[in-house]
Amino acid sequence: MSHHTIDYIQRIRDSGHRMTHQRQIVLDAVCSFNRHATAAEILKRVHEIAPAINQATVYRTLNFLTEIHLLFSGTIDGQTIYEIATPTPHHHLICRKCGHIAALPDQCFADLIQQIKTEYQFLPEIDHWAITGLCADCQ
Amino acid sequence: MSHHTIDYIQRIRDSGHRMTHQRQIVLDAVCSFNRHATAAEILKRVHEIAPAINQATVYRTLNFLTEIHLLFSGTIDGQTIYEIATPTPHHHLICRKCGHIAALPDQCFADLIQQIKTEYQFLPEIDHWAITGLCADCQ
DNA sequence: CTGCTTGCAAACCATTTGCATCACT
DNA sequence: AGTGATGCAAATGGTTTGCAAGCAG
Repeated sequence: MSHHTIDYIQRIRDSGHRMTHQRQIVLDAVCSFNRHATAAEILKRVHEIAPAINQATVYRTLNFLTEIHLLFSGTIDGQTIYEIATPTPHHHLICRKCGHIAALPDQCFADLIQQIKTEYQFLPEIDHWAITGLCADCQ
Repeated sequence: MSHHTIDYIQRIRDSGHRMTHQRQIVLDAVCSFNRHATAAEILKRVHEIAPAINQATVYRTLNFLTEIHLLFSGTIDGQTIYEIATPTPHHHLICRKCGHIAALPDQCFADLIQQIKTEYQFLPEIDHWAITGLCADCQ
């Protein structure tokens, strides 16, 4: 498990909400992927761990955890994905053949962002991008 | 209308399919936006033009036109969007406040793509990106 | 105790599908 | 005339919601 339980409990309480078994298990499930995961994947993982948790609760919890910024939520190929929020944004290179995922540091976008700012007077908000393509092994 | 009807009829016939009123109207509707549009937006526009066209037909037609590459289809914020396919890819800057959309030439990504290729041995396929943020007027 | 959370089941809503009919080539 | 396309209505599937019961603080 890649998160420190106590921090998250505090974050939830500080936001004026309660810590519950269900929220703990959903958090554990999200972290267990060590990558972003779709709602369906998380739902499946949760049910493997605790079949009694209702699916409505999982959806509600994912929305809730995203609202208080414990999770980051984005969109890839029409699917909503979730992952543990990190202090600095990072992005992903996803191989469309083998599914391999690599991280891409935020800094790679610095020049592009600068160009968009100066040439287009547009302030881009690039929080989490997934770039699909072919990894080294699959080209 | 930004497309030349005759070309599209030929493209549809060449692909071994038939040209119909419905397909013409869906194409017109997609073009009428002069930008990408969601299935829901296109459906609404089609029904303004020709209320008799069934929604199943619109969905089927959008999928069909995408399959024969007359339309480009992508994903923005969990919604499938469509637009007329263009020979060279282009991208969009979308203001999250006023909704204004500006085009971003493919060439802006050249350096980023090069860096990803050389540093990560990853071959990105950047077909159509929507970058959200704030336009000059809304900052 | 208080009211936030959950489980349950039903509702929702965009999209898809089966089938009979229609109409393009 | 033949078969691909359409209209219709029902099915589908992921997600959301209303409500009563449960439990954290």
